[in-house]
Amino acid sequence: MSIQGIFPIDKWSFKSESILTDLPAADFELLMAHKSEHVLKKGEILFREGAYPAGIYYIIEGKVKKYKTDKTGREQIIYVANTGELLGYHAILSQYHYPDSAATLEESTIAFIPKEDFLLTLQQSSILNNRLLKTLSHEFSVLANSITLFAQNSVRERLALQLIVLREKYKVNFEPGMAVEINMSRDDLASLAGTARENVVRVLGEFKEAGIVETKGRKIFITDINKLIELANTR
Amino acid sequence: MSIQGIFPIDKWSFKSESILTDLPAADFELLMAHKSEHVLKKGEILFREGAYPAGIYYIIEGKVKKYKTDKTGREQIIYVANTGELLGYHAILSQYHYPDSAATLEESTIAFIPKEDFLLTLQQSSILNNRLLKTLSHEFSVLANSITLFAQNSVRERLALQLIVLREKYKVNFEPGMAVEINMSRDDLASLAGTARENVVRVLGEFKEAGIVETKGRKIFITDINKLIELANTR
DNA sequence: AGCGAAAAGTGATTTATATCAATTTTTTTA
DNA sequence: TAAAAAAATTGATATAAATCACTTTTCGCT
Repeated sequence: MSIQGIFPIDKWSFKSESILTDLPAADFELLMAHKSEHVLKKGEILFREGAYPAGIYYIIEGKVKKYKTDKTGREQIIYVANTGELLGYHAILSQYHYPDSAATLEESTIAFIPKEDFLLTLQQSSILNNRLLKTLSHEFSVLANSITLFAQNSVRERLALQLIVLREKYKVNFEPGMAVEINMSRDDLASLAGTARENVVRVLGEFKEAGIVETKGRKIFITDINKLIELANTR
Repeated sequence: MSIQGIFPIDKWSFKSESILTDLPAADFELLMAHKSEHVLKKGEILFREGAYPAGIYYIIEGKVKKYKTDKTGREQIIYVANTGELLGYHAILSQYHYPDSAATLEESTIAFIPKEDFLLTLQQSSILNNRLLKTLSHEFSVLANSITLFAQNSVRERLALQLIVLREKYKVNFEPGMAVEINMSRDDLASLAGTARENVVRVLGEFKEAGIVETKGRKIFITDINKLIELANTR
């Protein structure tokens, strides 16, 4: 069951369960045979749009933004990936370059898995194969929802929705009724909502006024998730 | 090579080659074993968002819009599929309902393939399997591009881009220098560009003024593709 | 702890686009 | 082929959001 039992959070998030959860031990070991682990500081880049892939990445712990940069340098965040998610497989599977860039949003522990091991495991493991088909198909629906969101909803609605989604990702040791702390720069929030930083600040101001969020420096505390769901207003 | 040798049309289109092109005969026959063919009139619905899938669809001939409808009834077209493309597999692979609706944009001949045959062929055919992984990964990059388009580009740029993409889809017996005829309602064009019908008419007016398009009733003739590419201005 | 840089926030203004209310043209069908 | 219906177009107006210029606050660092 999703937030308050009513909001369909999986419409907006790739991850229902990790692709690798409960993968048969043999498959898992094959995949991880030559992995390397790295601790990346906040803001470090895993891969860049347009580059050719050498492997895939597994988020052992942390958060990573997937984004595109336009000709003027403006960033558009496509998705925020969390602990347990796999990154960079689209480029390998499409036999093309990375469609987007990826950078850490906080200090993160990342495993790098060489392309060869990924492709070999994919050949061996029909479970991994099927999970990928399922995940990619689900991703389609998430991105289709995002397109509709950007094409048809106001900045206020978009920001409200992204805060709802982020809240799930920033939950730790959550108790019902507890405020969730979202620690993300206004710039990233703007890029996620497809607007300018100033507008994020202003809308966030409205939300404070309405008793929906509190802020302390850059940190945002979601105090009234239900009002936020009302505002997001996306079916 | 893409338009004028420079515009990366595959950034905006799922189809490079059909998933089914040159599929080994045995696999193809297994897949098509119980297919049924149907001629659908313009505007007929293949499937509806939220419904559970009974099979997949193959466009033998024609054009189909994939779209989502919001709570107010407003349509957002996600993608225009053309002859040779497969539809409806996301729902089956994600083991969930259809993420979008599909309706014909013109009279079309559609083959319906039962779910069981699709899944069986998928099990048997590693080629089909790999093609689907590749196609889905490519779709990811196309949708990510769309998100950026809607989040960061003006109505003029979005419409210019969609016209470029549509031009490829509406090409028949094309000779260099020839104007391509796009036959689509202003409402659908608006839904594709994420704006209101009136704005499409106005921007189209500008394009006519600039000698980029001509119109005759609802039909649009693209006469200067290069200017359109300049206007679309998307890297 | 205090300095400097980076990030957040504010206010004023401009601009793009949505919306409303008609009219005209095109297409359909009786 | 005329009438009716649907679609396209036009103009006026309202509104949301982008942009600019600037101030204040926060945070990382030596």
